[in-house]
Amino acid sequence: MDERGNGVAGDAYGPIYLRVRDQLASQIERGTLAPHTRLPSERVLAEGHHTTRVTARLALAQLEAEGRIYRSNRRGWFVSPPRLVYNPTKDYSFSDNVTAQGRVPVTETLQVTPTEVDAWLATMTGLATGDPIVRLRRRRQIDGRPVMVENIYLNPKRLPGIETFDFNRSLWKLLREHYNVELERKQIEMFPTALVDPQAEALGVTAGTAGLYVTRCCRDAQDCFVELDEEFWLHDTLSIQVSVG
Amino acid sequence: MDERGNGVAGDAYGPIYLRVRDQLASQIERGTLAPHTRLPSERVLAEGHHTTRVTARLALAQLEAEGRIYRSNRRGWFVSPPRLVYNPTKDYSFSDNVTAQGRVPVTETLQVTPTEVDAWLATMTGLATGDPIVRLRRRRQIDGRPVMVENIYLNPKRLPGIETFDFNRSLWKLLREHYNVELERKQIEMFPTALVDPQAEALGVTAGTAGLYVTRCCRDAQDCFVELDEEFWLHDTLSIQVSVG
DNA sequence: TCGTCATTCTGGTCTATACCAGATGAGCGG
DNA sequence: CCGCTCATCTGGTATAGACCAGAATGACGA
Repeated sequence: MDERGNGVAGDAYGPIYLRVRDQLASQIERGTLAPHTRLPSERVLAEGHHTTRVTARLALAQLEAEGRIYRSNRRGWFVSPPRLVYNPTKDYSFSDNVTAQGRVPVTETLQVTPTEVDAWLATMTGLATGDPIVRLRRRRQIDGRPVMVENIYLNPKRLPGIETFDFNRSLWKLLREHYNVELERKQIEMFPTALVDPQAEALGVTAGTAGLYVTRCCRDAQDCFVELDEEFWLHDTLSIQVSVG
Repeated sequence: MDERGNGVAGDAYGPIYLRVRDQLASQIERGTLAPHTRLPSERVLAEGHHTTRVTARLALAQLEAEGRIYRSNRRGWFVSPPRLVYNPTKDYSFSDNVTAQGRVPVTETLQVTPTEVDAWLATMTGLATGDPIVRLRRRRQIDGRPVMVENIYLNPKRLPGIETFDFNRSLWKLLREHYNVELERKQIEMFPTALVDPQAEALGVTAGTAGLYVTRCCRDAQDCFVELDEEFWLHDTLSIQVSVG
């Protein structure tokens, strides 16, 4: 607050960065700062609170961890939009789901590669090491912001000719309509983690940004492996919702 | 690396803090640093890499975000143990689950309070605002580390006398054995977020630590509200696994 | 009109240092 | 042997700068 010259925390309230955080948080809650609005720059925030950039960044990191704000490479900090509701047990289209929630989806296919089953894929899929498999890498956006990259592994034995299709549309519709696949068994795993090198770069965020890892292994009614999906989400973009019974 | 006197990143490798991160990460992966081992102090790490504490802390924050290390109040940084596998759709006992994975569980009841349904509870449970409800707050530990706090709201109409029981044992066993409740419908929601005030304090971590919020609303076969559960997990402690079909 | 370029703004990384507050452990007195 | 005190260690918070690299903008020239 003043030039005390020491590192003591602020007055009765506690640490300065928590005050900065709460001030911004209440502005976001009140709607003074609407989703996708740019926050004042770190330097302006610091000056406004008579403190330094380091402290301002602490406050911003807190809000980022809470999922209230996000950063865009070197452009600034922005208010996060509401989380996308997502049910990984259902096989509906990403685009339909996003659209139904009043948002604008974009899907980009980054890569389609025929490859071979490695040790990890073998344990996940039950296929043998060295078996052929098709790897598909896609990026998904909501309202123009990249929010997820995924690696999809498709079983070419079960899905002959799969590598020739247009992957910018719904994969599940393709499976159902072209291959008459009804996915029966799904094994889903997910946990929070940081996004590192290839994923962070694909999403245009710095390494270490908080993310949610979701993987899903799908089989048909005959228990034949169809598809394995690895999704890397920005942690603030989704709310997982599942119902049972 | 040397006294360049400027803020430029390290040589071909990239930022210094990423190198520190990777060095520690590989030690963890190789097992040189076993779970629950204390890392060298920030000051030692900084000196060892000819850099400052601020930079060392950047590296540590990265590893923390990845879930590889955790911090204990002012005691130091420690290597994270493997994640607990957890299936929120099943109603098994926390203790049984933890024990089955070779870990040691502890449950502490922090608070049992008869209270009233507020607006949020009303929308979640379907009860009316002002209805009586029993609030139970517990903390759970794995291997001596607090990893989760939860707020449980119990319907006293469906579970008469519930507030008199010992809540340090399995709640679900209690429901099944004493009240003959079979939980049928569950609505589960979860998303990553930061742990803030009451939860962070209960877990002994600093505000803003990454967490996973899980909520679960359970009803019996007659669709009568039984129990609402709000869980706040440290983000590095669990791996959610669900299977369908 | 359109592409180029320099300026300016942003966050990203970094140095060097300081004091605070809680945790720890050694040592001392009972 | 136990309990208390105190020095020491830890991370937590903070100051006050610095340069780098990418994004955005507006002026300028083709």
